[in-house]
Amino acid sequence: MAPRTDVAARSALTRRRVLQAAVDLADREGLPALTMRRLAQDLDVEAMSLYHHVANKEAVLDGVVEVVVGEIVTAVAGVGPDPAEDWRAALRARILTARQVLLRHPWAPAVIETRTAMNAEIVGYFDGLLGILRAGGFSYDLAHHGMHALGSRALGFTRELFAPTDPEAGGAEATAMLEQLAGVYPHLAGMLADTVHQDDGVLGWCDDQAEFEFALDLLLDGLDRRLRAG
Amino acid sequence: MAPRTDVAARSALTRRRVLQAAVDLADREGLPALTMRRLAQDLDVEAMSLYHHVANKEAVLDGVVEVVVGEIVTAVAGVGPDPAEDWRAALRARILTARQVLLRHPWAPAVIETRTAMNAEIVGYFDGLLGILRAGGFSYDLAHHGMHALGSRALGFTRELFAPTDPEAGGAEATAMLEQLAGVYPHLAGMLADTVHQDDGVLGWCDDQAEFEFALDLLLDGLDRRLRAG
DNA sequence: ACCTGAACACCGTTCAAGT
DNA sequence: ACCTGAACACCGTTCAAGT
Repeated sequence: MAPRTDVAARSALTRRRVLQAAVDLADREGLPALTMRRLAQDLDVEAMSLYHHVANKEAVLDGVVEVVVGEIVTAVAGVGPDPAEDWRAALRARILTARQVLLRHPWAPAVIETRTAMNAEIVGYFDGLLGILRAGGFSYDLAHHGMHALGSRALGFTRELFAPTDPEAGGAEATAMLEQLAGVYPHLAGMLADTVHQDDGVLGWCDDQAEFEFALDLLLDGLDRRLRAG
Repeated sequence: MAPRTDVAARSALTRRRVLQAAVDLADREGLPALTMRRLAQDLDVEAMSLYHHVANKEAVLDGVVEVVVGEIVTAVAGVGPDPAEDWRAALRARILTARQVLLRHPWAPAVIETRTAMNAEIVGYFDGLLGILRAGGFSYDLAHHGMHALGSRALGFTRELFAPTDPEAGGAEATAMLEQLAGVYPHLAGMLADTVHQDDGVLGWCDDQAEFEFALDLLLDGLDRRLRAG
């Protein structure tokens, strides 16, 4: 009898609960931990039970993207000024808000980039961005180019080619290493010598938020010029 | 005796041969086919033999990136004008050349983005780009921002959030679908109605090369303006 | 030094069986 | 209708054994 109560206590499995558990698991332990068996374990259920609510693992990955982008869509609702007044500020505010959501799900960009099928939430998000540009006076053609130019940055992320700077890591070692390699990488070594703030002993020169905003503003400036050029 | 000759005929396994076989395999059959067992099979060897030349699968992935970026570094050598004369054209030529190389290895961007360790070839490539900006008069600080802004585009790729347009696919169906969804995605539907060249019946509006160049030029324009602004 | 075969600890997924 | 256990066809990798 006791076990029966437990079973009743853990409310019925649904697609929604499976996907939310998947997002929580990835948040907590990273993407490699997101396996069907591990996910089932978190839900106090056998792995095979999941298949009654999702078709397969691909569907789980589609689903977690849906959940995360859904969070973004909720977060950006009502953010920023009226796009008819200032499309640039409206677009900028939305994108920076999206970025804040994705910072809570650092594994999500990697998953989003593996999705090939159209995702309703993503399409909806982009439809909203397109609406901002249209309200700002963009032709469909220029707006289309603009969306491509923003690319994944429109959702608030950039996949950096070098590992993010760890503020805890001793920058002194990295500095020493790169200075050793000044013969091989002269320009990088020079940049490092020029811009590292050695006073606090860390590589204080890669502020991800600042770099994201710099690149975003570069693109928004460019689009603004193209818009004015007619 | 005959088998002995065969063994001698297939030249000794080396790290280089393993990595080249891995690149060829991914080119031919895609990334999922690149498993240690399958790779060994292509080399007429047992899977475990590979571990005498590479530490593990991560090392294979590091290695294939090394090979592909090595191809890029070779391809861009001497391409474009003297950067001291025209940094913009020099940078543009290199990046478009890099893109041509990556088009031959469509699986490579996905692997590159999973690498966390610094890769000597990638660092070398970026050192070269940095040299172009320096020759063009950029401060280290602005050049650094510029590299971040270009991001993976500097290596010639952009990860598109929607599947690439298949020119063979019937655009009519997709059009019909999106027009059905005009109520849900009004701006996308409007864009589609406006820009699709329905005369040839395909979605002729996503020219990847043209979109890549549009975005690249937007960024180069922006950097040029920042440079002139001092 | 280099290669091998068997084995281990995982995967995603199928299927027939339970309730 | 929903959940389960055993099983299958894969993975990457360890290890002791071959040559």
